[in-house]
Amino acid sequence: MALTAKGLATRQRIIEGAALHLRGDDPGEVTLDDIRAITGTSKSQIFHYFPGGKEELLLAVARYESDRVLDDQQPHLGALTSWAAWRRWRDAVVARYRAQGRNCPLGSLMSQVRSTPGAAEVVGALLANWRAQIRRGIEQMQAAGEIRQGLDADRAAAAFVAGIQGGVQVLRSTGRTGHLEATLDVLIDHLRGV
Amino acid sequence: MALTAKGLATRQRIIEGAALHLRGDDPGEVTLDDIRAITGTSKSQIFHYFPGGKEELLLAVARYESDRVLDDQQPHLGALTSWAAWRRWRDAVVARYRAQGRNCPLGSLMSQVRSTPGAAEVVGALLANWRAQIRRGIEQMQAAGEIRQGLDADRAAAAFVAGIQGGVQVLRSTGRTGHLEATLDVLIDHLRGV
DNA sequence: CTTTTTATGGACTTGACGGTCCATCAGACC
DNA sequence: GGTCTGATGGACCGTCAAGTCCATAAAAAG
Repeated sequence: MALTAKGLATRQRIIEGAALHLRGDDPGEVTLDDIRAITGTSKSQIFHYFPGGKEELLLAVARYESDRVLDDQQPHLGALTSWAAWRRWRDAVVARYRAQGRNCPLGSLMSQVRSTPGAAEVVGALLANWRAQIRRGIEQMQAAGEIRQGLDADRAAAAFVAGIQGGVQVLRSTGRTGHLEATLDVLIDHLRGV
Repeated sequence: MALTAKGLATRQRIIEGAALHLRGDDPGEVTLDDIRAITGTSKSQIFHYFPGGKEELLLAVARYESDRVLDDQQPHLGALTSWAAWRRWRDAVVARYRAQGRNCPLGSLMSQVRSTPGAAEVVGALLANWRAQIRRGIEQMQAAGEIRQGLDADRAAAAFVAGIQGGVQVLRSTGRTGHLEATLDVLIDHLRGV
């Protein structure tokens, strides 16, 4: 399948339109007709650009959203080199998810695509990358003498990732950011040895 | 609607059968026909006992599963009065979710029932209860002088709940318990002031 | 300019699933 | 034992959404 420039643009429009819809209030189950309506395309276009049908399309959207997750935490996440930077990152994460509210585009996506091979790969890559960046931040602080050497950076990074995931999940269920904030604060306190 | 003993038994059989199915490999979307087949009942029985249809039934199953969550952590969760007890609890949580593997009955349920009023109430009650029990454990350790007074017990309890949630979610996605264990260990270390 | 490939529109098919309806059976109550 | 209410079976219906198909327009290739 050779795509022309026009075709590529349409394909991208479909992905971004679907992503937009996923962010709206209560996307619930996404249907191809929803996407068709939003993006002003026809059924045949969807299947033209995503021969694998709905699953392939949703996976493409998941990859797109997955990139957004870490992008939205930059530049803070990439430069956790002082306590002030950690604080800014913490605030950025809370703000991002507070803005997202009860809707987690990636979460909705994953629940509709769960148990396909591609889904595990997308989320696995995201989690690994996330963890690696946090770990790097911890190691930098250790190198600077701000965090004691004995602390297991990789394990602590895993705890951050899990804590944020859980905090967001609680947020999705209850609408409150308290758990997310508590986790981040407790874990940062732990790093500081408080 | 007056239920006879027989009727009550059937109603319960439906709930437990549905719960059983949710634990199987890849339940995906649950359909009423699945439940009908598993429980050896007919459509009319389902609607007889759950006039609200699928939503009411799934909510009943969610309540049932919700009770299991904390039950499975007892008696450890209810008596976090020594570091050994914390360790046993930690192991029980990991074992429980490792056994559950990639399937989280309650998680599947919530994704099919999300955004109904009852769903928020079920999960909210579970989280609050969980948090309260952990908080109580921390306070008891503080009273015993094992944890410093300055630590915010409620906030730390919230971090535990979020961390476990997130760890389980990572487990569901990747099949690995590493994040869950890391979170629990880091948070317990934090309590110990290590 | 014509031919071949790609892009698009939209009707149609197929299957699944929630929910309804009515008929029949069984046990409680008088 | 007759009647009434609850328990059960299963056919049936309506809807909705994924996916197919063919026709046509537009653009690239020669």
